[in-house]
Amino acid sequence: MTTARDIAERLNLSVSTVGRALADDRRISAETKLRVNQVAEELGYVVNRAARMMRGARSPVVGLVVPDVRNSFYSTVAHALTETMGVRDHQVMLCETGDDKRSELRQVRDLAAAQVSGVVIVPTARPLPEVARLLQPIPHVQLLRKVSGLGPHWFGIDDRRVIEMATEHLVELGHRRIGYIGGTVALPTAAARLAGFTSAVTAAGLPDDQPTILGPPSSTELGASGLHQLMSDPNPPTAVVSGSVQVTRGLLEYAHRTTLDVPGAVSLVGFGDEVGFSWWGPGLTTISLPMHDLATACGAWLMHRISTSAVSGNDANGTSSAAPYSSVSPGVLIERGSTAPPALS
Amino acid sequence: MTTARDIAERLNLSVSTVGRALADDRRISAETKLRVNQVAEELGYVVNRAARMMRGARSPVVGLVVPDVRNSFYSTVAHALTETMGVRDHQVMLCETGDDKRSELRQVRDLAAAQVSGVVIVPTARPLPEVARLLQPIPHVQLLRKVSGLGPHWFGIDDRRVIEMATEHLVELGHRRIGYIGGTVALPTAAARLAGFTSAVTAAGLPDDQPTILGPPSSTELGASGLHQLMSDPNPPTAVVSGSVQVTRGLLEYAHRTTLDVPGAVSLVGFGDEVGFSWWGPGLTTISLPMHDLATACGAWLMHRISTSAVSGNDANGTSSAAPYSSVSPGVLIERGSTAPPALS
DNA sequence: CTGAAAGCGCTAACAA
DNA sequence: TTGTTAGCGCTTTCAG
Repeated sequence: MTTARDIAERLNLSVSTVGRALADDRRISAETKLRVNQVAEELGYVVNRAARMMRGARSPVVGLVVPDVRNSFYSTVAHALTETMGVRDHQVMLCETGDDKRSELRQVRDLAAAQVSGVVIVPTARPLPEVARLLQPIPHVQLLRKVSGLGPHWFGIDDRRVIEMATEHLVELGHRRIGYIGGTVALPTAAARLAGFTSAVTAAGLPDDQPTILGPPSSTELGASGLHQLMSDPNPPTAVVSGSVQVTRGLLEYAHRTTLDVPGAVSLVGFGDEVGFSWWGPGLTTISLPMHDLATACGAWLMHRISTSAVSGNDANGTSSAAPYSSVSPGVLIERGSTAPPALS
Repeated sequence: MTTARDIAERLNLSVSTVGRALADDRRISAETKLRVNQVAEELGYVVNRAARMMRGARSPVVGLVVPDVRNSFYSTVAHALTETMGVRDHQVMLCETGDDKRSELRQVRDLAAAQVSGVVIVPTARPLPEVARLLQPIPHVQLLRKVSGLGPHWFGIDDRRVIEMATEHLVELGHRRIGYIGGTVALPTAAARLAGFTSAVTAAGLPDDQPTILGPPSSTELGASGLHQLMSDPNPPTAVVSGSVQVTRGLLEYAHRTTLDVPGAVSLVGFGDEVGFSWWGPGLTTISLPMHDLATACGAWLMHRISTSAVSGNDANGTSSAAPYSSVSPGVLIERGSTAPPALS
């Protein structure tokens, strides 16, 4: 690797002159700048970021911590974030937790060691305390999921309202027995979604023994087995609401495989609007979420926070902070063919 | 940020002792190690990677350069790579080019500045020469696409064979007029796929005026407009082969929107096996590709190369290299309902 | 078993 | 306009 020193020696200059020329410092003559840049080009000089950081420069990288980037929610987020960071000359370090808290700790520790200047994290249900300690001095924001202990900043969707909308839609169609399949309440988002379901059921004056099936949120297995279980019930629901993308996928696979009559035998409302949901069977009625915009806003906010916190420093009690900020994005119900009034019994 | 010096002062030790204790050097007494680790824990010490790199340590990060991580091929790759790197305590820097060569240069430059120890790249059709110069001293592999100038190492699929298989399948069903929609030949992969199509057509003794439509490879638009164009032809094909995932998506959307009779009016063979392809209409006959395995193998090879190149250094002519390595993975044809013998005319 | 000192590449304060 | 010097945090000789 060629260094500034190499350039300096080639031109009989001092390293600092070279450094300044490269930084386009006004004190350096135009001619010197030209020669320096020429030689730099010629030798293929690239600044050493590590050295620059040793001098106190902020790292131009932010960490993105997600459960699994294959999940299209998170790949959309990854895209939007790299995009947002790119225009600000920043890079994104991609970290996957697999929803495992030990792995999450490893990732965050590595990000801390890399001195990243910010972190966007979709946390596990209950992050280890050390994660909070590591993150504390780094500007960070939670995305989608929000757990206590990881700082007050959060960008997410209105989980509760979104499932409420889905359920209300079914109620309006005349359904009185509605199933819900979603994640266990360990995750705050899953809890909010279930609450939305319950709330809509109660508001509609329906019996409160509506069948709900909760399980590991990010497995398509739950969707398939859940739907199977619901439909095998002596008193099966006439409609089912899905509480996660993966569950929705499982639902669709199962219904397709068993050639379940949708919406004849049962109406289905999905979660998220993935490619293919529109062409599934009669078209899937589903909740569409503005993931790209959400992540973009989140990235922009983080960048803003990074630049301001660099100037103003930390507050009185020593913890770097800012006014707690949360942003809640709404979802939209897309009506397609998978929902209809219940069959007459 | 607490440094090793902070720990040293707290314990009235020298920085070097602390450093050694942290590195579990055998010359340090067990008791000192214990005390050091205790204080380190207490102060939340995290090593400064920049400082370590200044001392010559290799960076534990590899760059991944892809056109767009929302494309499920690439998100699968991103996942497999972070996974592979994770077990070796490495991290992945995610870079998107949007298939733009200027952006590609920016990304690679940033990776070089970060002193990443390796790069996996899905290059643009014709990378700028400087990209090659920057990459030259860094162990790197091309993935999927292979262009000349970026080093001889490549992990990809047998693009030619894969489309050949798709076409042969249609020939066997009795089709004699087959359309192909794929990327322009600027991309070597796209050229190979088209060659596979032509080769199968020729081998089957079909007329060589089979309709082919080429365009920007990563737009669903091409799939939709291409299929429309083919079906509007006075002499339309009885089957269509798709040459990319995005084209396939476009095909499916168009066929669904226009309620095209598949396979009655036309048989369809897709590219890639995305979620949802199985439940599209009668089920999509398609080429399934082992992206996860491919990326895993690619990552493992790169790691191996990184560790060996660190030891053996560069070869005689100063360019770091290794025996040119390429790995070609095969695809598998998944037969579902979207292909059938042509209707009798 | 532990300490002192040098140096990685860069930038910024201080000199000239 | 350019040069000299110091120092960021760590590892690694070389001395005790």
